Amino acid sequence: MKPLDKSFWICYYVIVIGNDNKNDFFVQTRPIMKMNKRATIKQVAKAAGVSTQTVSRVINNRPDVSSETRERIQQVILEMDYRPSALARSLIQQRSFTLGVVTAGLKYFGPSRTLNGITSMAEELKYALLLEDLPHFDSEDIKPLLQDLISHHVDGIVWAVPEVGDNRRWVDEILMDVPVPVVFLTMQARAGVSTVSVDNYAGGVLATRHLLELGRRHIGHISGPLDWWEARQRKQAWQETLQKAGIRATDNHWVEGNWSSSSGEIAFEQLLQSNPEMDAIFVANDQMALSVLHTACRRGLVVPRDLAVVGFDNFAESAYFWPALTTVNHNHHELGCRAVQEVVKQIEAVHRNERIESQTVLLSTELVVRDSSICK
Amino acid sequence: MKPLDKSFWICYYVIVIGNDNKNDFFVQTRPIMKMNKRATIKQVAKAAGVSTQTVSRVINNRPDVSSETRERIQQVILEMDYRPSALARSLIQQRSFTLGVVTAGLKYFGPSRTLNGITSMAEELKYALLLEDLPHFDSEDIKPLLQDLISHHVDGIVWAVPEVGDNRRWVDEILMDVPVPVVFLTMQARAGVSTVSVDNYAGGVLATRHLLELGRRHIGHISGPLDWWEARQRKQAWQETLQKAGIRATDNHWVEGNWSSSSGEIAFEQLLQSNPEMDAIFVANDQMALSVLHTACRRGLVVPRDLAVVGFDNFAESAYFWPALTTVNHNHHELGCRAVQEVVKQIEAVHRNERIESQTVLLSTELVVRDSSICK
DNA sequence: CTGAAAGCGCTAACAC
DNA sequence: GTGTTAGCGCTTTCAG
Repeated sequence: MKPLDKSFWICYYVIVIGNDNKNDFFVQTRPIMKMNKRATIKQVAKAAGVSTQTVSRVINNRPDVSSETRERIQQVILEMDYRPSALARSLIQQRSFTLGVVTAGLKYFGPSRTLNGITSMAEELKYALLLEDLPHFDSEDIKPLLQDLISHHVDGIVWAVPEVGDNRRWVDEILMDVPVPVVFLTMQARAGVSTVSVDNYAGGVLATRHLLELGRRHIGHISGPLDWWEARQRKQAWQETLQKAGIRATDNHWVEGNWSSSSGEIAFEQLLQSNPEMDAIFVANDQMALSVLHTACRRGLVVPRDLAVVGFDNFAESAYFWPALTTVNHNHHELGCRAVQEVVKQIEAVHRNERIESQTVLLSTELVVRDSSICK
Repeated sequence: MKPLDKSFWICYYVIVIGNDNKNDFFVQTRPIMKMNKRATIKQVAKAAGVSTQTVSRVINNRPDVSSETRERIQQVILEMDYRPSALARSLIQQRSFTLGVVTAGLKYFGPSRTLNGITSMAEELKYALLLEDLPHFDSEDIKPLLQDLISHHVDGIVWAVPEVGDNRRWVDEILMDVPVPVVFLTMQARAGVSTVSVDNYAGGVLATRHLLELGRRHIGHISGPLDWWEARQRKQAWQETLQKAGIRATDNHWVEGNWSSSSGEIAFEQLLQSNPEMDAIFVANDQMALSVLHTACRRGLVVPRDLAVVGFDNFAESAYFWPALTTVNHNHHELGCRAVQEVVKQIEAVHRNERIESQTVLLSTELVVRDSSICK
């Protein structure tokens, strides 16, 4: 038997379909063929009867090819379904048009929306994305990860991991060894580092002021875990806004949660004990606010009459909580977009041998007033 | 002035910090230096006084190097912070250890959890991930996208876009031209195609049977958009389960939503009109179920006494709806993991010149009973 | 055990 | 306009 043409491989497919709750299944095989090889520039050149250089010129839209040759080559390219190898190009051009993206907690609402912003802007700017998702926010040794990205020749890095604990400790030591621009999301501004963050402090002020303006004077707070920079910002805004209004915010008036609905429930119960006069509460995210609404309802408290509730994040379902949740809106998508824009700007600058300037961007927030704070 | 050493570039960083709601900002500049170049195998070889091949042997843990030479080279590698170029390796080895991942609707709950599963399994199996996110579920021309992935030499592709409309129309025409294994998520089984999906039909049966067992006889349904395969499966399960129980499910008994909470509200209002006897409802996802709870509450209906509600997806907040939502749980994370395992299995097989077999995997679901269906 | 030569797919720099 | 040469960073083959 003649050996198979190496450019094809034959596959036999087996289908196994389980029926629900039974062990029945049926099997079906069918051979199908797959082309095994991408076309190379050499093959195209040979087929068109020119040198690889000329093909390269056509691919890159260089002017110095006769229109006759160009057309012939383009024809061949179409026929052979040829696409130049991005890898080989990256090697020779010392530019990959690829961004490394490092995320954490992709399963949560915020990070994935941010990633969505990153993908859309990267697509727009024609950059490919190499994705790494950290298993924990407070990651151990990030050096191997950085080296991995660099070994893939990424042109820049978007560090889309929020600042938690001292998970930025490596920045000062290692960042200067990273040979490409890096932009950080959601972290405290630092000299010499580009960051893009939401203005959590301003958002916290909006929320707290809103409750003050409604005449509430016993305003509690459920914070996020305080090793999160964002949680500290929101809490600080609550505290300082109350102080400016001449109201003391003591330790009886707030409890630390961990962002989850279940932690919100526990925190709220605690707060009801320590601060029975409480007539309003600013909760550091909508998930926890949801369980506050839930628990209040169960306890016979009427929101907002007995307790006004304001959340943070404005996640898609908040408008359908019962009652609909007043919350602070901010734009995760925009966050990702801006980060990509910034890192690409720096890449371009480096490429033109210009010096680059780091920028700290703070995105604004807005209050979305719904039924959980205003009595109808 | 002496020209700068080409292996360094100097950057001046400018920090701009906006104060909330004021136009104040301050600027700070500081020059910092970044190393410009990754070390190459050549430089390592030179520094260690050996040839590049010997370094290569050390990198790849080949046995045939004297332990003396090996140690010296490893020392140099550490000092120079050298990592081999994944690009160059991919080129020569004709293997990139990179998977192309195509998603859609990353901003939604399900797809991002699935991506999380993909990242964690890819990490475990030491594959890098090239991410593309489609702006729409029902995508126009996917050929350029596939070509783009192939031009990046991905070893396999995970198509994590749910089957919507005829967005699988290209499969029969184009798939055999794709020179690497492809695994599809969330789609109807087809001959010759590997798929991994959740058993939506079985889940729908669980939900409907549960309501029947509670003695409900007027069970409505709010479906997802019926151009979605998943939505059709869930609806069909509802319909057929009722029929098997001797109950007719006519067009008065269901309305089509679009997965969003707002569509769920509208659909529910409609259903209340067309089917006033309704004493239970199976809603095709938790978001829409949320607005059903919300609307029922507003209308003075008591859940579950007047209306038992079952959702689908078990998203993290469902336990904190009011009342807590009974729903069908399935594992988005697992979905991503299985897809990566499957595609890597096929890649390995191709690499060993074995024939590969396609498999249809259906992940099971389970009912999570909470307060929205069972009267206490 | 180690090194020299060739080449993965492509493009920059130069020739003609 | 077009082809030739060299080389991006690495590994494979083969010679010593």
